[in-house]
This record gives sequence, structure tokens and C-alpha cells, in this order.
Amino acid sequence: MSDLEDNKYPEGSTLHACGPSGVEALAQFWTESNFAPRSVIVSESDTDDDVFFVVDGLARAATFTDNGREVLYSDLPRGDAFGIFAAIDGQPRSTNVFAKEQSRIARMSASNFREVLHTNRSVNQAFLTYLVDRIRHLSSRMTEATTLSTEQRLCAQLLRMCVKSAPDQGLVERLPTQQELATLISSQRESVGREMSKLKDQGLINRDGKALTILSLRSMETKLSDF
Amino acid sequence: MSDLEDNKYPEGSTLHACGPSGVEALAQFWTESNFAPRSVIVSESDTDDDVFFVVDGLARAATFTDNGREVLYSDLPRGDAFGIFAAIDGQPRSTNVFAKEQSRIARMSASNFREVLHTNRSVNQAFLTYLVDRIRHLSSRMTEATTLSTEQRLCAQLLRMCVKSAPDQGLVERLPTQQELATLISSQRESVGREMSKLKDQGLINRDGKALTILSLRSMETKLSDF
DNA sequence: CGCAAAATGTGAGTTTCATCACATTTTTTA
DNA sequence: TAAAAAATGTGATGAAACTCACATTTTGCG
Repeated sequence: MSDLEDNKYPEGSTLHACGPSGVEALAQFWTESNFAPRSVIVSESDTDDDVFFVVDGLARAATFTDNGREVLYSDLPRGDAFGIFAAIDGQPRSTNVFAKEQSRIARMSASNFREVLHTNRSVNQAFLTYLVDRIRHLSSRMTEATTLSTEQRLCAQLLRMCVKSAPDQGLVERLPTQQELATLISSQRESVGREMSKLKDQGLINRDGKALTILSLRSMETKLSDF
Repeated sequence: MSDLEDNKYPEGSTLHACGPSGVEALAQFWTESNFAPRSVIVSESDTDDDVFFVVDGLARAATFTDNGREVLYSDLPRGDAFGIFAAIDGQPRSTNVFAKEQSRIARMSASNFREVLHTNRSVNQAFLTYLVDRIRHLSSRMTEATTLSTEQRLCAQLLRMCVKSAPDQGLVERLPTQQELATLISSQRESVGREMSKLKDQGLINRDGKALTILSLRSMETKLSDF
């Protein structure tokens, strides 16, 4: 990985990790097209096994229950891939993906993808790392969901989303809606609202507009270690 | 995958999926040793990044919370690998693994593992599939945990563990303890006990010894679709 | 075989949240 | 920019399930 030069995709994204040669190898097989916000890119019921890449924009993968409740989602920024599970193991797709913003999406067949995946070492490493990453993330979400209270899960989520803005202070630039937060921490919109109010009363957070400031990272972290 | 002959590992295991040549490629780098029941094979605090394989016996991977509660586990039967996450992404280990039964465990260095992983196509495919599998499994556990009641989660778990024994009947040969079941479905030992009693009262299940019979798969499945 | 340890069954009390309901504010978009 | 749609704040209520407690049964082991 040390010999990779930067490519046009953001650091941390799967395509970035593939390196310039990896991206080139993939791109020779893909075709790009544009999607308007909210338009569906793939749905669970699709029977193809194509692989997709976010060339530009932002997509969102979401899982719904039978009665339509959204239970899991993850955002796919520029440089991320999706649809790879079906391409790897041949099982049906597990999620729906739609464009969150105006997006440019690349698409390629599973067999071409597999060919590059098995041939190009840095592509291979990038996807292995990506998969392991998702597993680690899911496990910790699972552990959190079963051991922490709603308040603690909210704090954990806020801490994950923030960037350090000052000594002991954190900033979440664009806070998701309470509904989205609730989905992220497996809770209810109302509960999130209540816990937010409590945190504000305690002087731990401060909101203006879509931005949220964590006024004391230290005290917020303390909440997580109590049991 | 079609050209693989059978090897000595059980169908469905990672090593089986690696094929005879894959296993051979791996085995040239590993050393085997024996572990008595309950002995620890790797713990979270270990700083090495070796990869392990269950050559024979049964191991268990478990995650604990800070206060010692077990929150996640998965059994690793003959032919399964563990310790591969750290070997792939270089991050610290995420779980503890101990021998559940007398076991023969193979061990190899991360760099040798990576070399085979990137060189041998069927090994590569086997591990990709394994990772995807775990993701699918974790996601569905996550969805279940947040949308189903304790009773429903228990039923889902029993259905997963059983084999069809007669028309509309299922059999779980060796039912785990209620404590283990509780861990599997993110619940409490007492809750599992109560729900089990209810199911027995309803004539849905029947126990003798460690075996449990599901008397009507159909009615048990019905419970899952109610909401 | 017999004792100790583990696992199970069940009651009672309490806490946490999920749910419903609505007023109010903010954001979209036609 | 006005109307419509989303998002938010908060109260009241009830059900689900966590906790503690202890009697009983089963299992494992010396």
C-alpha cells in the first residue's frame, strides 16, 4: 500500500485504497450514469449481480423491515462501492440503495469485477479491508445496542460523528435528523429528542442550526463508562 | 470452485472452501498444537497478528463487555479460521477465543497468510465469501434485535438451529443453555426461560434432555411475521 | 455414587422505553 | 413567498423486559 500514489477519490474510501492502477483496472469495465436525488439505484428485489461505485455524489444503502421501517443505513460517499456482496457470494442483494444527492454512479458486471478483484492485488487488499471494517463496525454497533442505554448510545454516536474543534470540545457540522439518529442507534425519534434535551440542560451540548457542539468531550465520554 | 475435490474438512467450513490445493498452500506455513477444553487460544490483549485454524475440535470466539458480560459469541468448528481480521487490516484483535472441546489448532504468521491469500485464488474466494457471510449474518442479527420481541427472537433462533425431522417438525439435537441462548438473541437468561415455558404451554415445543423438538414449524414461523 | 456446581423455573417489583397525541418550529418546494 | 411537508419538543400512558431473589432440578466430576 505504501507505493500507491493518490488518486482522485477521498482518503479512506475503497476506491482510494485501490490505488490509481486499481481504479484504472476497474474503470475499464464500468459505465457511468447520473442519478437524481432520491432515485433508486438498486433495490433488494433486483436479480442482477452488478457492482456499483460512487464516482461522485452521495448514495445511501438502507434496509427496511416488512412494515416499512428503516432499521439500518449507511452512507456511501464518493469512492465507495456497493452491490459487492451479491457479486462475491452469489446470494440475493441485501439492501436498497438510492441517491442521496445528485450522483454519478459507475456500474460493472459481477464477473468483470471478480476478475479484477482476483487479479489486482491492491484492489483485493482494498476490498478485504473494507469487508473487515464493516464487520468490526457491525459488531460494535451490536454490542452497543445490547449493553448501553439510549442516552449512552446517543453519546457514543455523537462522539463518533464529531471532530475535535477545541481542547475538550467536539463539533458535528451537519447533525442528522433525530429520525436518522434514532435509526443509527436503534432507538426512537422521540427518545432521541428527549435525550438531546437532557444533554442540553446538562450543558453538555449546544445546537445552532445543523451544527452541534459537544462542550465537554471528557464528561460525555464518562457517560459511556458508567454501567 | 467447481474444480475442487473434497478435502478432509466439513462442507461449509472455510478450509473446505479453500480446496485441497488451498489447504496445502496454507498448511506448509502453519504449525499445529493441542488445546485442552477452556484453555485460551488468543485473547483480545494479544499483540501478535497470527492467523489460526481449527484443524480438529471446537473453539469459541467471544466478546465481553468491560464488566465481564458475554455479549457475542460464535462457535468455530473444524475447518474454520480465526484471527484473520487483525491479519488483514492490522488493527487490534476484537475477540477472545478459547477451546470449547479438546482441539488441535494450527497457527501461522500474518505475512505468510496474506501471501497465500493473495496468491491462491480459491483461498482468496473462500475468505471473501466467509467475510461476506459474516456481514450478512451480523446485519440480520442486528435487524432482529431491534425489531423483534424476545419471544420472536427466540423463535427465530430455534428455527435457525433446527433440522427438519418430520413434516412440519424440527429438531434441535443439542440445545444450548438458556444463558447461551440469551446471549445469542441479546436477551436475559430469565426471559429465555419464561418464553420457553410459554412455548411449551402452547404445545409448540417439547424437550427431553438436551434435545428440543419444534412440534409445528408452521406455527412457529407465523410468530415471526406478526408485528 | 454422591457432592458441588451449573442450570432451570418462577414470582414480585421496578425501570426503561415504545407508543400515541398534539402543538410548534423549521425546511422544502411549487 | 406562501403553502405544504418535515422535523422537533414534550406530556401521558402502558407494556415489555430487566433485576433480584430463591427454590428446585440437572449435570459434571472426584
